[in-house]
Amino acid sequence: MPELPEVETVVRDLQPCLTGRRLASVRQTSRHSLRTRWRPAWNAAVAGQRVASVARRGKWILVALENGSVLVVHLGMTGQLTLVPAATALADHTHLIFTLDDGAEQLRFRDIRRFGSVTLFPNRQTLEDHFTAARLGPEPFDLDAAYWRQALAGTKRSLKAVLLDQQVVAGVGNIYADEALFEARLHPALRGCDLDARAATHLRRAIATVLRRAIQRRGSSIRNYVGGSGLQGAYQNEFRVYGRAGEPCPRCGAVIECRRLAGRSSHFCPRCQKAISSQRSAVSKSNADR
DNA sequence: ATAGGCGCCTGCTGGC
DNA sequence: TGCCAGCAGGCGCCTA
Repeated sequence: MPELPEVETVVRDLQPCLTGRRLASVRQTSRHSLRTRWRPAWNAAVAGQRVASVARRGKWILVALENGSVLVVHLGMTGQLTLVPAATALADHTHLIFTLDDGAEQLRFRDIRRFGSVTLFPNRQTLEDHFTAARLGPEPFDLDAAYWRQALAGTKRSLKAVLLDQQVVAGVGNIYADEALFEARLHPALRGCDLDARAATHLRRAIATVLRRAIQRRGSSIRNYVGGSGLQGAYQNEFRVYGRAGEPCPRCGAVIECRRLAGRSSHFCPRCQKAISSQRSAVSKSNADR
């Protein structure tokens, strides 16, 4: 479920509350074989450690411990990482419970669909190696202009596919890809190589704009998402195109469409997210298969 | 290089 | 009311 703004919200919620606290113990509360790569042996490695920092890289939450190891959490589609009073009733699908120093609070990992994961990296280097091996792309807020132009110019994939590719830019998912393309007035079926430098810049800025707005609203809560404090987000109320198929475009009034693209549902305005000359082929083609 | 499909899971919605 | 297909914000793997 969660994309960059949701993960960022979790991190901002947890960072002030968790930093400096000691993880007294870890308990596995689900008998499911977790896709979560948590291993029982890690309990001993984590227990008694203080939290040095809480940060984010792409859609990954990084909880660094004072001994140098890093707890890495991915929320998948339905993951939740929340800090709650220990007396809080245990929600179903809770998989891991970290009890904090005084025992009064717990950090809980809950994941209904179990697409998420929790992994312990023994040190910074192994974590960096992991991201390098996965070729995780740069953060969207400091995209180098030349890098971005080249990333687009060098591919024939659709813009939608490029935005979803974590190796190109880390943190954008289906919702914010659609919202960013609307913001930039670019059709999701355009190919990367169809964009001139100006359009590429528009898109780069649109991504940052949309993500910043969403972070200000604590992300989007569509089904299960909540922040680190358990609060929901509010950006779902401000979607321009995502989930609005059949409704009028907020910019031009045309009917918003939803089509399958890059294997995902893609929402866009067929009028104001148009092709620029050289993209005509891509768009007329996608219009033709209606 | 790229598209498309599947699988991993559970839960909700809409159509009949 | 009940059943069932289809769908959901992620990602890795496979094939063509």
